[in-house]
Amino acid sequence: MITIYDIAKKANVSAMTVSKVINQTGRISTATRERVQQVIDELGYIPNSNARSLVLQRTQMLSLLITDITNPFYTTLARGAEDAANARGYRLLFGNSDEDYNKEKNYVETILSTRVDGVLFAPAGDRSLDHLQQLHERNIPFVILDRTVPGITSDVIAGDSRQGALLLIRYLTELGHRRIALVNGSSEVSTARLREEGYAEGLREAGVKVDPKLVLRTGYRDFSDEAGMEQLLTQPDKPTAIFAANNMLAIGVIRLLRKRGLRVPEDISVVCFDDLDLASAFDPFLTVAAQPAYDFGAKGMHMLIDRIEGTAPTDPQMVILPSELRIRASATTLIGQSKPLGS
Amino acid sequence: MITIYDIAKKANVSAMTVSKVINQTGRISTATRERVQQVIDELGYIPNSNARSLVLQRTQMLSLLITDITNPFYTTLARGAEDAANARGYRLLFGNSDEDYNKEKNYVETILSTRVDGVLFAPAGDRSLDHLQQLHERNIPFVILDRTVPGITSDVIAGDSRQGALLLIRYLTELGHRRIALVNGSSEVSTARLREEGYAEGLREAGVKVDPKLVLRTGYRDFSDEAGMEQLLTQPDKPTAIFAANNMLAIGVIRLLRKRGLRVPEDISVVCFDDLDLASAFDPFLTVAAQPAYDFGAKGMHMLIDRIEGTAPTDPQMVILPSELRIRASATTLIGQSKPLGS
DNA sequence: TTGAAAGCGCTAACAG
DNA sequence: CTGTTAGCGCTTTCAA
Repeated sequence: MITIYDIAKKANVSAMTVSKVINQTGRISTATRERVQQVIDELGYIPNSNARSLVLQRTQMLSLLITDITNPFYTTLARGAEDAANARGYRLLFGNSDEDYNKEKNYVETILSTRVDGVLFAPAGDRSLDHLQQLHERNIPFVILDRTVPGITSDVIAGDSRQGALLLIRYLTELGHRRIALVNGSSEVSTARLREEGYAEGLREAGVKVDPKLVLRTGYRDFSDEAGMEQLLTQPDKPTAIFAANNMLAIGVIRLLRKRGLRVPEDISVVCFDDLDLASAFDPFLTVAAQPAYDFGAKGMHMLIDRIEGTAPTDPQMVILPSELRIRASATTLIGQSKPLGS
Repeated sequence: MITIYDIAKKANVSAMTVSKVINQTGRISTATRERVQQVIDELGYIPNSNARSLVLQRTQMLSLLITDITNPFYTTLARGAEDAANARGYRLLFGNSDEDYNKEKNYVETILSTRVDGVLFAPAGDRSLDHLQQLHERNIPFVILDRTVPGITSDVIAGDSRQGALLLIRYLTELGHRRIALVNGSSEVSTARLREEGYAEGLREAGVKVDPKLVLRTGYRDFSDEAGMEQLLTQPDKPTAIFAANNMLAIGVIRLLRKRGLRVPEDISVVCFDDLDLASAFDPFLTVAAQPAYDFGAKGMHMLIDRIEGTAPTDPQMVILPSELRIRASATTLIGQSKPLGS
């Protein structure tokens, strides 16, 4: 391994001088600077960031923790975060918790033990509280992303889940739907609660009572609850539309509908939260409430770096980004549904 | 910051003893072990991995570098890699080069300066050679993923691009297509070259000569070359089918076709390499040569860890995974194409 | 403008 | 079974 001493020796200076050249601190004569720089280039020397961070207590490295690396919402967000980090001179490393508190815990340990400068943190759910408190206790700056966690006060950037859900339900009720099922994430996740609130409010506006039998609560990932869907679809007064609380749920829902021989939207309408970037790109099928995923990442990252660099306001900031209704083909009027389910 | 000395003092032992408890090395009486462990738990002590890696020259941390975090092939691969890493007791951090040599260079620097134990490396292209050589010089074990790089010998796990392309072209020629366009990635990328070989071979088998005017070479990401598509589609003897060399290109192609008012497959057939996991899940539309993305990650990670732990064969290993033709709706017979483009 | 000494938090080697 | 010493690669302080 090439160390700063190798460079120093070869350039006939002390290690300290080399350090000054690398970090552009202190005064150095142009002559020595150039000589040292040349040796550095020649040997391809790269400082050991472990040694450096040990003394500096800084790494110039940031972490982004997301909850589902296969979800396009998070990957687009990751791009935004990375672009912003690079623009401000930080390196970014990603972690993926897969909506799993245990994996999340491991990442928090990694973060804590590597002393990154800050974390953009999409919590798995309310039980992420412990993890966030740990970060707080160790003075690792963080910005919470996408989901809030009761009990913790910090910078937050999130979407307006309530409003997005409301837009979708309003749209469905305007199409004439009254029996609208909700396939939701876990109640332990703030966005799931808020989307359910928006759902309830949308129904209320239309004078429809929430029917608990039309609400299925599961996880935001890997939906394949056939029994649950069976129950939803085989009750006396069947739903004519389904609101899936995120894109991954929508995929599961549609898959299970297909499996039962039901067509979307001819037999039943489906809408969801979050867009499916790639799928929607060439096949604008799903009607969705889309969130500005890239901005989540970019703005969240700027908030984080502002916080780290001390340029943020003292008080915790909360930024809420709106969703946008994108009307496509997966939901239609009751009349458009050739064969109402209830018949 | 809580250090090993804080623990030592509180438990009335030396730092060395704490270290032994943490790392389960050396002999320690059960009594002291328990006492120390209790203090560790109580204070929530987490060792500083920078300090540790400085002396150990190991981090128990691995890197995965992918070239497009929004491409489902890579995100599914990432899951496989992560699962395998965790199963073997390593932590994994992700990097994303966005098919950009410059970003890739930054990640290599990060890798080099943080001294991770190894890297699963999907190169941006042939010019990644420098970066890989740097890793090699510094003795950072790596496995090359998905794409080979001329000039470097190492463990490799890749798909059979040639065979996959051949399957697709055979399928198209069996449907009766003769004028098949290729929208390919950059010639600087091994998979693009191999897919073009498979394309050429498929045409040869069918007695069709490759027409350079039907080949468009671009990048694997963000395809939106309207002028190129225009040229492809407006020549005298128009193509009746397009082979997109990866999923992202297929999306761009279909988008541009739509923009020109062309329907797929009614007006023109489209097939591509790599599946679109989410999109295909509920809308099995694109006919593709799918690669076992999860296995790429999982097997590649095992190769890497075997190499790190010295349990791999001395000689570099090369694993080639086959692709699988998934016939869906985006390509059809010429007769099925209601209005041949040439008419 | 340059360098010597000390120490960041940890562990290997050895001594007790 | 436990502790002392030294040093991993780097930078801060302060003296030259």
